[in-house]
Amino acid sequence: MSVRAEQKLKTRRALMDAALRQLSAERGFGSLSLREVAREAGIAPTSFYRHFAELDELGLALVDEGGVALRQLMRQARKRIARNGSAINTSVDTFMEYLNNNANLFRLMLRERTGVSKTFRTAIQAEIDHFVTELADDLRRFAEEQHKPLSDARLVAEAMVTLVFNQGAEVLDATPREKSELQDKLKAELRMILVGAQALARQGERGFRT
Amino acid sequence: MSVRAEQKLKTRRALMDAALRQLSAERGFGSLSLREVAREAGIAPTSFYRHFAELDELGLALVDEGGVALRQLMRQARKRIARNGSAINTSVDTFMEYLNNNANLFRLMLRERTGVSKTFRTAIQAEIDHFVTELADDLRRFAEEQHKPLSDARLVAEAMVTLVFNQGAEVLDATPREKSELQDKLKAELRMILVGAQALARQGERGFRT
DNA sequence: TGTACATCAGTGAACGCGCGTTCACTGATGTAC
DNA sequence: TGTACATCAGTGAACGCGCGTTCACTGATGTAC
Repeated sequence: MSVRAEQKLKTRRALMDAALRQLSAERGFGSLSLREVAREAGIAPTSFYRHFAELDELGLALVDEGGVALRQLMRQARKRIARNGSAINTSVDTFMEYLNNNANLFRLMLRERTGVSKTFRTAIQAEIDHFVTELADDLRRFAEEQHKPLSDARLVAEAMVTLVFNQGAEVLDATPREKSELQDKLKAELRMILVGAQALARQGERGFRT
Repeated sequence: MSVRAEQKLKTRRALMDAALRQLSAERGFGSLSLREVAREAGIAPTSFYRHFAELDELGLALVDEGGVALRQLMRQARKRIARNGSAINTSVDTFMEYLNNNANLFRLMLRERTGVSKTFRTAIQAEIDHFVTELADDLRRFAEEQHKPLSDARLVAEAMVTLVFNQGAEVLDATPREKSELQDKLKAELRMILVGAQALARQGERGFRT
C-alpha cells in the first residue's frame, strides 16, 4: 500500500479512536461534535471530510467494529464451552470479559440500540439479530445433545440477549463488586429462562398446553 | 387559587406538553432545545425561566408524571387480574394499553432509562425499582395463593420488567400488526420465566440444587 | 369601595459561543514518460 | 534515473445559524389600608 494510503488509514483510525475515547456514561454519540472529534484526533475540522461525509458515517463504522466484536465473542464462548461445559456460566463470563475490554465500543452499541437515530438502531439491530440467530442455533444443538427439548429456541435466545444486553449496560459503569453481583444475577436469570423453556417443552409434549 | 397562580400552572403545563409533543422515535429529550420548547408552547424563550431553572428540570417533572402513570398502570392491572385471572395476559394487555395512551411519556422513560444524563437515569431507575418491588410482592402473593412456590421473586420481577420495558420500546413504533406479535412474544417470554422460577423452586425443595 | 403600592409572569434586545460547512490553498506523494 | 505534471490529505479563513442566558422593562394581578 502506498505511503499516502497508509497515512490516510492511520488518520481514519485516529478519528474513530478519538470518538470512542469521548464516549462515556455521560456522553452519548449524539452529543459529540465533528469539531470536537477532529480536535481530539489532532486534525483540522475540515479534514474530517476527507474520511467521512458526516459524523454518523463514522458512528456506523464503529457499529461495524462492534459487530465484529460480537462475532469474536461468540466464537470465543463456543470454544470455551467445548472445553469447560457450563454453557451459561461460560457465556456470561466471556461476555463480561469482552465488555470490559471494549467498554466504549459496547457502550455505543448498547446505548444507540435504543437511541435516537433510525440509521443506528437499524444497523445495531442487524448485528444483534445475527447474534440472536446464532445463539438460537446453539441452543437447539445443546437441547438435542442433552436430550432436553426446548420450546421455541428463537424466543429463548431473544429473551436471553435482551437480558444480557440490559445488564451489560449496567455493568459498564459498575464497581467491581457490583459487577460480580450483576454477573451472578444475570446467570440466575438466564437459568430461569432455560429451565422454563425446557419445562414448557415437556408440558407441550404431554399435551397440557400447546 | 389566584388567577395569576392558575395562569402560571397553565403555562407550565403548556411547556411540558410542548416538550412531550416533540418527543418521538427520531427526537430524544437530549435533542430538544429550550428555545424550541418555548416556541412550541407559545411563550418567549426568556419566560421559560419563570417555570424551570433549566430544561432538565422540566424533563424530571415529566419523569415524575411517568412514575404516576406506572403506579396507575399497576393498580389497574391488579383490579383486572382480580376480575379475570390470567395474570400475565392481563398485565401485558394493560401495559400495552397504557403504552399506547401515553406514548411519548413512556418513550421518555424507556429511552432516558439508559440515556446520557445521570440525573435522568437515577430518577427513572427509582420509579422502575418501585415498580419492580411491587411486582415482586404480587408474585409472592400469587405463588402463595396457588401453592406454586417461586425461587427469588425479586429476581423474577426484575427479569420480567426488563423484558417488558424493552419490548415496550419496540411496540411504540410498531404497526398494529407488529404490536400484537410483540405482545404475544412478550407473554410467551414472561411465561418462560415464571415457569422456570417455579421449576427451580421445586428443584431447590428436593435438594437438587441450592 | 377606592387608592396607592408591591409582586411577578411574560417580554424583546442583546451577548458571546461552538457548531457544520464552503472554499481556495499548499505541498508532499504518486505517476507517466 | 530525472523531469514534468496530477493527485489528494490536510489547512485556515470565513460564513451564517440556533443556542442558552442576562438584563431592564411592562402591565396585569394582588394586597394593605
